[in-house]
Amino acid sequence: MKSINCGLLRKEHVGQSVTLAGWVHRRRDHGGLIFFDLRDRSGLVQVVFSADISEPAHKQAETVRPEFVVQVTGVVRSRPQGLINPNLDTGDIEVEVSELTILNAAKTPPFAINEETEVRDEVRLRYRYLDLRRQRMQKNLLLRHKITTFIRNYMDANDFVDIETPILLKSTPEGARDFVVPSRLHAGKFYALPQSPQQMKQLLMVAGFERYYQIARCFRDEDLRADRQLEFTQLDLEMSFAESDDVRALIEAMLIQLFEEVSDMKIRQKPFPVLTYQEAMDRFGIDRPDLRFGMELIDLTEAVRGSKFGVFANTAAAGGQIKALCAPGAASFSRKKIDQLTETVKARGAKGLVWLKTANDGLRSSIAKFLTEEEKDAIIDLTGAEEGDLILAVADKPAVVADALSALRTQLGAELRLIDPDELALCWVVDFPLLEWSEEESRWVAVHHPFTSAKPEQWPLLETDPGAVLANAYDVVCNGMEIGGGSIRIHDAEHQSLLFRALGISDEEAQEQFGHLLEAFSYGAPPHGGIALGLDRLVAILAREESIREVIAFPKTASATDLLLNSPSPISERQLQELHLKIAE
RNA sequence: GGGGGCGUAGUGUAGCGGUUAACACGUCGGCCUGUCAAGCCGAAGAUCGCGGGUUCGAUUCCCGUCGCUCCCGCCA
Repeated sequence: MKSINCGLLRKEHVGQSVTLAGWVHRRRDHGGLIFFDLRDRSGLVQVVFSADISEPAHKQAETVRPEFVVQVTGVVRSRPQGLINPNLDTGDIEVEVSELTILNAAKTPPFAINEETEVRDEVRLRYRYLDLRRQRMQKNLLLRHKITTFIRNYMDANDFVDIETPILLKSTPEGARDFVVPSRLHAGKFYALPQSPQQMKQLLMVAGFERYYQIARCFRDEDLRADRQLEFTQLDLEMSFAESDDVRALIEAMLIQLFEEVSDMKIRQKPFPVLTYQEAMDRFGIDRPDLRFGMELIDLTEAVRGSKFGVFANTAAAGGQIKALCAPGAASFSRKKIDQLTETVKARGAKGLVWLKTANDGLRSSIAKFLTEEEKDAIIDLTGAEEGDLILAVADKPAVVADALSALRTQLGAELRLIDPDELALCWVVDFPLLEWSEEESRWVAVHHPFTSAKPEQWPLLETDPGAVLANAYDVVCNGMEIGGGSIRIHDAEHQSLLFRALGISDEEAQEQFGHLLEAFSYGAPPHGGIALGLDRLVAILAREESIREVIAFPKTASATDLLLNSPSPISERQLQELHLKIAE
């Protein structure tokens, strides 16, 4: 239906007769002369109608409106002198239309397709197919395509095999809430959608594929966020005979090459810095630090241990911490602004926020009268505060201090414009604890997942001090967002059983839930490990989008509905019956 | 489950205890042969999300509810 795409027309086509098809992006009707900007995926081109060229075409063009789908035939010609549009790739030429076919009329769309105006998310999602016509979403989804294509090529070049794993899987008690699918053929039984292909890919290692990857859809029935959807996509891969360094090197090289190929953003540091979990927590209070700016956390506990300020002294004595960060140039913050910051830390469980301002006449502070000169000097020395800076300190249990100050750091980083929006600051975080204590379940639970191996020398600790065992796991972090995580897995039944026991899973339960895996391990499972990268988050970062919804064609709302399809929706009584289901009141 | 923000013509916003509810873009009609965010003239278009309350009077204040959104919990 078309001989060439709109956006590809250039001077070299002048004199040729072409047939174009697309959407009317914009119409400028001058009476005797009518212009369309004709749009297809490749871009825009101006087409001209006048009675001098074709009276019927010109007459019909009067009836055309934006978003009509049309086909035009005409001759490409150079634009007259002075009428060249430098803002358009096709601005040197235009098409004189001799024939116009309206392939389909269009209602006036609920929002402008031809300009990048803000539109309520509600309306955008209700008419997602129109939203997707707009430049922003076209650009984002094409970027996503480029990224997945790059990844597939890279994986293929590195000898990885793309293998599909089931969507109808089995529910497991560990981890996130499963999406569950009732079985018609087996009354009262259910499949579960994969939270990740974790077990299947490990079985593929036992099966001898050595290098597997998949761009895999995963499902978790948890509440949504800007960076979390019910279903999401990850680059999932697994390697046999690989150590953690092998996986990390492969992924690091891939990410660097990918970023250089598809993005003009700059990588801040290569190779990526590697932080231990403990180091990340100490310096940033969080295991996914945003390394685009400094403002690290400073431990003041020893400096103020003997302070006359009761909160400091008591917190230190009780084994807590006093930590601070130094906000450059923020001494000018008003009382009201500091109150706002105080709200930030209180929302994270801190009881208050101590502030100290460095000025030319010395230190001003909410607690100035309690501090000795020695203590003041120590605080300034430790924080490296310079004139005009604002020091903010929190005293509490280490977990609260970390949480409060990391939130504060993130907020201040943005507000003080310490972040270069063109920068990609990546790092690896390693040496995570294998287990953490769950108060709710009063048992140890896996920090990563229950197939993660401890570091080899750490196994003996599992029985004596489970919380101290370090996992052979690694996360890759970009701009404060976790974009991937992986580990070296357990590959023998003994260690796997050991870990299940540590997790409070009885041998019987382990057999029932994971017997297939334990059995597989007894048939010659190679040492293996892998990683999963969150594709949606990765694309969002490179598209400079705040929410992964902007890089997903048909996302769900924050309340887990689809406004276009109107899902979820009830099913018929007949369907319920077939599935052996009854709706409880 | 909890907390915050938002909801006013098709879209984006303004407004505010008493308005003819304003502006821009869009839409519709007219004029127009060089525009490209075309221009000029004219017009239509809003039960101010929904329900209740306070009030002489509510789009405005209060309560509830629904929707969108951000965050906490949750997310191995």
